[in-house]
Amino acid sequence: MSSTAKALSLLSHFSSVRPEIGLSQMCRIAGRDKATTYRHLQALETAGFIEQNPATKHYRLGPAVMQLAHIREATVPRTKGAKPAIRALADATGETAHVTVLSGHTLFALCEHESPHHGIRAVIDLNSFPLHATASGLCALAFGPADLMQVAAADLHGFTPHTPNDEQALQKAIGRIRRSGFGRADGTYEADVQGLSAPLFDHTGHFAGAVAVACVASRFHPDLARTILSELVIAARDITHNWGGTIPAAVEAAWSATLSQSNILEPMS
Amino acid sequence: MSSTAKALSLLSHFSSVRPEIGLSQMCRIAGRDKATTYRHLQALETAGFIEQNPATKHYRLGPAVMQLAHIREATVPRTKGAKPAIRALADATGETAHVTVLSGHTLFALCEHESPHHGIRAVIDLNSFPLHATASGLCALAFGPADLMQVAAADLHGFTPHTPNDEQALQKAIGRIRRSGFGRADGTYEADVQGLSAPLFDHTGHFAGAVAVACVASRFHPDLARTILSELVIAARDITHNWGGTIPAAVEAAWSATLSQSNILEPMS
DNA sequence: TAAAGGTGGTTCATATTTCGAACCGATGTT
DNA sequence: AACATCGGTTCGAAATATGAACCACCTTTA
Repeated sequence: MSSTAKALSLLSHFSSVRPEIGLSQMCRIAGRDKATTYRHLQALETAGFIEQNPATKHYRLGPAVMQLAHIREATVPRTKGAKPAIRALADATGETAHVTVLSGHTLFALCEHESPHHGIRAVIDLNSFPLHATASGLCALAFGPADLMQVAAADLHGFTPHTPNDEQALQKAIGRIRRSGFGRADGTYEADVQGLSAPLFDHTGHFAGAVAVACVASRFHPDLARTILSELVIAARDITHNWGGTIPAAVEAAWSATLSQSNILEPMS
Repeated sequence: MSSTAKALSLLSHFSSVRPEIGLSQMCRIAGRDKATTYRHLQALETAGFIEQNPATKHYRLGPAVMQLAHIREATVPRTKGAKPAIRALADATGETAHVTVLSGHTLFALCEHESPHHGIRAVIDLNSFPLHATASGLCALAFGPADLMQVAAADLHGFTPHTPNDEQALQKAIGRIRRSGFGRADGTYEADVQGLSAPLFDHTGHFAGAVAVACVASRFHPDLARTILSELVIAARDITHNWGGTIPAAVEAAWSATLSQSNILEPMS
């Protein structure tokens, strides 16, 4: 592991639920030596990626990331095209909606919208989505490049008792997703969360990401599932269109087949 | 210079006018060896900070910066509070407006808005603003922490024949800015651009950044200057308020004194 | 057609950089 | 006053970064 990679990995420990991290705390989180961590933080600070809260000496993300985000958005304008769709999706379903994008072999969170309908809701706080344990990740395996499977199989970390723990189970799940057109994660990442997802495609015609709804398990019933799936189709078409792509005919066919089922969850389990 | 710093500095070569950079091109720009540059780019890619355009193999900023930007904005919500104000500022003046934030000893661009009124307009494409040569930078020196002066004096790089090239000239300019309440850069960074700025303050009561207008020199006349300065005051009050701060009484007094002058540019030159 | 010059990517011995145990001084707690 | 924790620093050992030379491939030029 290069020292640059180690330094950059420190950034992934910041999140909206833990926006500021002190030196010692960061050492514990990252599991690394204090001197090393300190030097890495310094390098990140001089580059403007983090800054110190003058009052507490704790570190937080710096202004440089804002600039880079502007340039990224000007280069690959994806957030813009996805935001309205996931807002509508969250409103229509009453659950948290989010969009992920595939970059290389990693599925990153692009943007997220929490529905205000319920007090209890799923919170997306992931840096990269495990391919084998999330609805978006399974979607990527089902519709994305073939070599993702090797990457996923190399780390079948078990998050819950339901997480698929061998390649065979994973392949079976992926087969179901290819047939139904929708990804589903039935408590495989967090025990109390049901994930449903649909693939997104860009102008190259390839899989580019996924749109997903994370539903609190206690609210998950066939009626809500039907609503979520039909709204997912709308959102997926919308976002894919905004990204300059089109939904492959095979996926469209799978969607309408699934939605016409009387027991909508049957072809997905 | 740590290898992490070297790797991170590669990111600063991406901009909206040059969003994608190939390996060889990056070597030339950064002035570093190809193998080294390649490994740095790889480290950045695996961290999601850049990705390769599959068609051209050129590198561009990656999705990770979007996530970090979301978290940063959730942590220190400044862009949100500044955007409407600079839009209004750009509209009212017909020139390009931008906001900078101070982090440590560096002044970063936060956001920018180009007025569509004119075909020719200033384009802000800076990663960090030179303290001695820009209106925002001079504002930071005049109203920010005292130790900025040493940092600025250490590198009085001459961008144009007008750039202040010794500490004495710089001190004189800063004195004018403290008296007038406004920063001014008279072709000191780019020969054809006039910059006018006003300081911003946050909830700690300290200087936090600057709001500025970059005006194409050929359009710069006393009438426009007056418009820009009054609009700057409005924007600075607005943004400072949104950031939870207040304008110090001394600055407010300086502003009204300057705006009441018959020859408005006189106290600034 | 073949040589030249460009691209992105790789190798390996060299040596520069990073690493982490131990240490500081300050602050706060028991 | 003893103890714990904080952010930050030091120095020899050891791992890592480095860059000249090298591929394979592509386009342009002769």
